[in-house]
Amino acid sequence: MLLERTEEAKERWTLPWDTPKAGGESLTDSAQRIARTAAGHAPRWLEQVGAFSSTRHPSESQLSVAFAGLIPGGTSTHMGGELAWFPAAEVPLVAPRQREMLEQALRSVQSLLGHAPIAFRLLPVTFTLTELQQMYELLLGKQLHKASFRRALQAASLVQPTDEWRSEGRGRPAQLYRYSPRKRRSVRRTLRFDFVHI
Amino acid sequence: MLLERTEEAKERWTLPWDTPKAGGESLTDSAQRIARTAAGHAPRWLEQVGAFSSTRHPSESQLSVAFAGLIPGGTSTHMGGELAWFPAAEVPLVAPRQREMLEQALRSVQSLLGHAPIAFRLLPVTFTLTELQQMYELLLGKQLHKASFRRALQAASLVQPTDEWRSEGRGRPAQLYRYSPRKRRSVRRTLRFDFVHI
DNA sequence: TCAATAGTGTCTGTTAGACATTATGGA
DNA sequence: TCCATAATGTCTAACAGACACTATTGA
Repeated sequence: MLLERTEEAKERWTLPWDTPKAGGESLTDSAQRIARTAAGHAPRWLEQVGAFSSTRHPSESQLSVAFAGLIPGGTSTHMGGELAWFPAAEVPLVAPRQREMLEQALRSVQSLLGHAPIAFRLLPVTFTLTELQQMYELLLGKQLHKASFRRALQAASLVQPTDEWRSEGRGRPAQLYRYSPRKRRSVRRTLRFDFVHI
Repeated sequence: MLLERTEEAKERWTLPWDTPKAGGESLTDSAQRIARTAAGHAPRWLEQVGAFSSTRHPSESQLSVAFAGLIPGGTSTHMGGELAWFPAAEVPLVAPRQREMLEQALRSVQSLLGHAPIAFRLLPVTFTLTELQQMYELLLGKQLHKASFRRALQAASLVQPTDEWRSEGRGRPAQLYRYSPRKRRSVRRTLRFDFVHI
């Protein structure tokens, strides 16, 4: 997660933020601009997380609209002392409202991951199935079962093999695939009762 | 869905809306107040849908934060000519941004339905399993399989039978149940690839 | 040959949907 | 008695996870 040092106390961090430009800049355009400025690149995926307000407002603004933007690893630019990437599990102390935004952003991305080609946007055009699985594991924060992952991928007809292979050090080379969805959404069975009791 | 007639053209409809009160009223508090005013009762469930902005702004405001509030059927108050409930499938023409809010509100409620006791909040303390299933079907807009519904409910340990039965016209009386969750969330298996291709 | 990784086949337990059957009241 | 609805048992297909096995490369 990309944070920047606060102006006041250099030991505290905040989310990159800004107010919309005058002249009716849309929320999405603002978020695009903020992401490009902070990360040095346009995000490969951008989605709104929600609007946040509370009595305590760290900046002078009453209302914050949070966006989650995703950028492939290794795309990092210079990263002066002002900006730094943190693993989701090691985010330093930020204001409570921002902490909430970060948590909800992660949940939002994770719940969309099964319904939108987020992971594919973060990979090169061709990739190995192991790379794809590792991307899902990184975003979900948990290990996945290899055979099940590939079976589900197969059933969804999301990727097509190319005729290229890639040798990665020791073992057998992996075939390269490209994102090439074929089927429309299958019949979604199942109503789950999977409650967080409130 | 609860709409009210516009001031200008009495044939057009809008979502009930307002701006937050001065003095730092939170978004949720504003939404509560708007819902109570429009529907005559506090909503049994209220959740934020998201923030919406676009170049075209029907009112003078640049930014709208939409909330979905749920109220049991038959709770309707007087309903003068200013306000009216519409089935989700028969919502009249509203401004494009509001149409988007309504659609996203419905999707938001439906996707939360499996993870939060929304349906139970809309039912009396005791209810029959058929009533519960019909509530789910109403909110999801589709029929559910009776045996599977009950099996899943059983597995989730969400309801407890009471010693009361209710005779509803012709057939065998139905046992009454109450919401009384026991288990915490089970192991969620499965990563689905269920894409809307973008 | 060995180590390491890719890729696949098989088995098993779980579950969703279809279908049928029993249970129990009112007309 | 007949009909309508509740409630449940059984069967089957789909599927997830575990495990093992084969395949193919570099060291």
